[in-house]
Amino acid sequence: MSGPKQARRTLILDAAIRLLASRGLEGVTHRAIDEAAGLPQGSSTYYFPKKEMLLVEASRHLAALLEKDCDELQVGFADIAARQGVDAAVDYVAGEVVSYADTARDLFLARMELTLAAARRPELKDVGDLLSAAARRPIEFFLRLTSGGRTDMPIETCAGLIDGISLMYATGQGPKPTTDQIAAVFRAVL
Amino acid sequence: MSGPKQARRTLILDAAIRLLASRGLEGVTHRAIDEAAGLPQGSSTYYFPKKEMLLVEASRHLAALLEKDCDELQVGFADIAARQGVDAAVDYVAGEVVSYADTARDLFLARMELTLAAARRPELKDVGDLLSAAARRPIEFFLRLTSGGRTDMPIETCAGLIDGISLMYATGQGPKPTTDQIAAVFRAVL
DNA sequence: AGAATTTCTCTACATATGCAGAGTTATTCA
DNA sequence: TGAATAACTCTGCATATGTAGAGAAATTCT
Repeated sequence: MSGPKQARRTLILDAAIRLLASRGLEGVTHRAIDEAAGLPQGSSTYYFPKKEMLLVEASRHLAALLEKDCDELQVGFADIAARQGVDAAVDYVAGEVVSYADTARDLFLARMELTLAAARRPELKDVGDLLSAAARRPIEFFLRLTSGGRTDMPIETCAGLIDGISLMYATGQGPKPTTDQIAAVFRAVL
Repeated sequence: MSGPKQARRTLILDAAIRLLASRGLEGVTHRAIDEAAGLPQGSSTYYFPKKEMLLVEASRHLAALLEKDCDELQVGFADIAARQGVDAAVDYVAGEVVSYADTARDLFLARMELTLAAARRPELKDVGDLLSAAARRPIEFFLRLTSGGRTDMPIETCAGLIDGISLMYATGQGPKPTTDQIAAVFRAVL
């Protein structure tokens, strides 16, 4: 499932995600993607003849990228929890959440765009759920290890808290949250 | 500042906000607004010859609507705080936050659309700030009365928390939060 | 090598959009 | 009442977009 063909496909989907972040859903057009990907006009149309496909596949691609990042976070978390205890690991995750809004701003904004779009377009519902699940997974892992599932705050609500803070910062509507503040929120919901 | 002219203008801006919620920024076109407002084609173009104007004015209109709702919330909060104490008032606000996602779903989703758009379009930056400020105002009031400003959680972060939970629910990515859960978040950040 | 097939690239076209401006109706004012 | 002005409404046009399909280039196969 790789090779030059797959590489090209990936170039296109990466460009789509970048465009989602930089110009929003309305900025995602076949032509704009071709240009952003540095490919001849018609390339994205060839790989994804219908725009709906393009958005669905871009969502899946984004979910895969998120899962990769999330897996790394989980590993780091488990590692620190084992060595330095859960408290230190909570601080670690809080720090990661803070820096994630900077290092993966495009991924985050693209996900927000797609989440909003999925709320009103039935054909995107499934991939919207997929994206949410991907973003939720490390939090689930995190909560299980820290509270043993004893919290009565649903996992989705915890994910919402984090997304909300990230959105506030990513859209420039508030200051960068500190590690302490995020950690305080975590400890509050546990 | 009212009369039939103003009424028509308001019809148009209301329709724009409805479209923002139901079809996103890409669904907001002069023609779609005319139809949604039940006015002849060309009406929205007449009142807002440039699309940028349309979005700016729709944002201002939305901010005004939000401020109206927020004022009512503040009054209710202050009232309950005076009669039944701060704790009861916190519960009241939590309940209002929960129900707001249902009763004012369009206003909320429209604000999310505009906030995301404002993050990438400089000409919308100012109205984006306006919207954030409108959403923040009751929280500021709320925090001042409950914690006396003693919390070190910035007001913007608190607003982010609430928006995140609302977004999760409004986009169907999670269950409706309960009053208790919201109240727990409030008490946690105080 | 040469044919066959796949992989792409380019052009074309129907539709939708922002916007301008002409034409029309309603309102104001003398 | 009748002209002047304001408030619309409608048509048209340049541009952008999704998508189809022709054609070119690369690859595979014999």
